[in-house]
Amino acid sequence: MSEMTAATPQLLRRVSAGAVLDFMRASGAVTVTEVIQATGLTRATAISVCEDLMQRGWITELENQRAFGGYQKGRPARRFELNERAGFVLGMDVGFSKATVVVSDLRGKALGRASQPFDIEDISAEERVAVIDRAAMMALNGVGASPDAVLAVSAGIAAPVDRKGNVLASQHFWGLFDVGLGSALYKLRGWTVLLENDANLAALGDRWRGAAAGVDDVVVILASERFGSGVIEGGRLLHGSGGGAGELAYLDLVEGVGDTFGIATLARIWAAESLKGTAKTSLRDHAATGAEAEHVFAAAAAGDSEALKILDRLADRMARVIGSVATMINPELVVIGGAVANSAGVLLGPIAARLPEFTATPPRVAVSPLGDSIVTVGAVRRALDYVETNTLDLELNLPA
Amino acid sequence: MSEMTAATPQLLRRVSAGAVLDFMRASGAVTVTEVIQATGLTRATAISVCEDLMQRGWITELENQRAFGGYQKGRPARRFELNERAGFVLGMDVGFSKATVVVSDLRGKALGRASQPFDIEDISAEERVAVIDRAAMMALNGVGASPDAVLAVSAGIAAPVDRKGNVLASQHFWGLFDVGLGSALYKLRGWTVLLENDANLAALGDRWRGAAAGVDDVVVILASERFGSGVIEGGRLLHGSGGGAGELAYLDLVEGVGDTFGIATLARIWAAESLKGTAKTSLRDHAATGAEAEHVFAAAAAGDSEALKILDRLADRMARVIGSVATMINPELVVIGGAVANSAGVLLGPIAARLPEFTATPPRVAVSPLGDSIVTVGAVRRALDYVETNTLDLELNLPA
DNA sequence: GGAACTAAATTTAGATTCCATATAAATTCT
DNA sequence: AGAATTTATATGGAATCTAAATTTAGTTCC
Repeated sequence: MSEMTAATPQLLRRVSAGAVLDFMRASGAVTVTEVIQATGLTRATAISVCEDLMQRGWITELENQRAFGGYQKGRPARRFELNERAGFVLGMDVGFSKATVVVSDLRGKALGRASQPFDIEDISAEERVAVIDRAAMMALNGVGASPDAVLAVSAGIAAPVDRKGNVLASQHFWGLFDVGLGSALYKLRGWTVLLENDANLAALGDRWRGAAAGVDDVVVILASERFGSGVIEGGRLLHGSGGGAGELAYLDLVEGVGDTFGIATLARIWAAESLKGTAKTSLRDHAATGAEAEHVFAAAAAGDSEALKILDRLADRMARVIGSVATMINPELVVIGGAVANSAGVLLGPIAARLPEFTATPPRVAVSPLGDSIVTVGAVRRALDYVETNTLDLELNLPA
Repeated sequence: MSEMTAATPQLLRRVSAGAVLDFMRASGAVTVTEVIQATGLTRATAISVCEDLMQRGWITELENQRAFGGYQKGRPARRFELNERAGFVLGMDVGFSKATVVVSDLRGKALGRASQPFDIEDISAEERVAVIDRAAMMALNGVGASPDAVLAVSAGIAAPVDRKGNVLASQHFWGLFDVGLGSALYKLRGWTVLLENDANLAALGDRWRGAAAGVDDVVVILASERFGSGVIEGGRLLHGSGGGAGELAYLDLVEGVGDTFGIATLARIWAAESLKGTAKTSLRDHAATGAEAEHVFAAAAAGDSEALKILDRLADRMARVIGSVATMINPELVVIGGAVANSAGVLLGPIAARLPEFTATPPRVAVSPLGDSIVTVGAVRRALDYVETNTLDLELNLPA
């Protein structure tokens, strides 16, 4: 508290309004009496705050008040609820080959999405931003939302991003986003853009609507092509001094691991190895194009012994990875996320069985149900977090 | 903000008083005008808050007001300062073989200390608590402080302790502290006892008064006998779900490491190994009793080639340890702490030189100047943190 | 030693925000 | 229609803050 704002009487109103908003976010449509019970404010204050928030556009009053909750005696209560259409947020997943944008309302309901590929291999920063903007505008148009109504944008990229949103540009490609995306979209559309590492957003996403819902200490490992992880400790995302927290490159030195290849990559490699041998295996059906992870999992499910061997190796590898992370971080839960998570469920049992070999504090292990939308879900969450913590400082552009 | 306290007018006074206290903690003796400038309050409010805090005993008014700051025109300003003797805090380091207690004033100045050994090997919990209590009373008596004036106690132990202060009793010995120490000292003396892992306290201690002063992302490795670490990320101590964060047992699986032995232990082992050979080395002077780490460092300083080889191995090992931690956590700084830190300075250069082999984000590396008092310093800091965050809820037992 | 000056403390008035209580309104039940 | 019930509004009072005028304490200068 080095820089102190004076404790003006208005501070009280802020605290009260914040409490009412929090309650409404958690509870849907509520009566004034419910607000009173939840916040400890008196009726006069509660109504005054509600009227205030309504005037500013953040909440709306329901009309058919009696109809709502079934039968009720006495004077009908006024009902208020969060105006989920007070504005929108955008969640972006910016990958190497494409950008995906999700439009969400203020309750976190995904209203629409759009993807745009990056055609050329090494296009300029401006063109890249233009592609992302195009995807965003497509998504907004798809739901009939105006760009003016966008209250916050969060974008996930596969590079370290520090707490302040600075990209650590070790590679040329991502360096472009450092100054580019945020300022460009601000200039062009007036949007507040929050950059974040994709694995970190995955962690936020899975903790919001995935396997880690409500868990305060969780590590989410994006495990498809290369391992990367997002770490939430005590409900807070870790960044480290340069945004590198959750990096798993030390696995190069871990016995029985030796690289940071993900499940899909390893399955592909090991399937190819297996096909070099003479063992009889249904994986040969895919010999021409190369067997993918999904084929390996399918073959294993059908009892193919070569595929089962690969799954065994994958479980061992994952147990070592999770074990080392769990030792250092001691999460309650480790979530395997990314596109491969759907099929990775069969690995959970074998992984859990081996974990005690590699850590004294074995966490629960789960796969994320969010699939490859895990990053956009997290990006939406991040943008909503921004809006929720800054609600009383934001001005809404309401349609007159 | 799920459980909401009503925004009463008293909240304002709390905020104002907290701001004034924060300012005084940071600034020594201050005039009302300075308070006004720092907090943005008006003179009337500032004076009212000061009078309030003085009445409660937290601050005192200086007498010789003009004398203080040299020549000054106009009506002399009233000067207030933190009452550093409003109470005391205790910082404890409870090890296997002894307990050390430090008494500190509210400015963090260490006034006295006392140690007591645990004589017998497996004494009961009651006896152990009694020994700790005896050390505490000795330390208090030594500075003429009453037990009633102790506002908070923090104790570091070599076991995982979660965020809430619960000990994870994997071993019988530490299990005793789980229910024992806190409740016993509360019953006996009325003290609020905060249990914490010793490496975590070391991290707090070094960030307060050591090499990491002011650094927000730092890992402190206690490196003497066995590696253990405390992790501070974004200025906050990490615990993990069961207090196990910072545990380094995964090193068992790391190439070139393979165990969690600390610098002192390894120096001892490797010196013994060296003596089994026929190489000429000054370490033979200590062959009878066994060469200790200090002997190895001394011999190396004198140019002994066997000792230098050991230092080389130590540097390699430390670089691997620090590299893996730095990759996962990405701190700005890694501090080597504990009794061995004094001699470990010569390792810093070699470690830093090797670090880029083992991590893409090499941190600065330093040794802590706090030596083996690093845990008690951290314990004092932890207790002060408690007092500072709870100041306005604490009642002082002032000598009438 | 007293007048003028200066900086700080004190007093007074007014604004904001809250709570508590009493009164009024809207609805259902009898 | 009137009683019962629930909610809304109005009124009074308390706490806290700001702002501005006034008083106080000490310094400087003549």
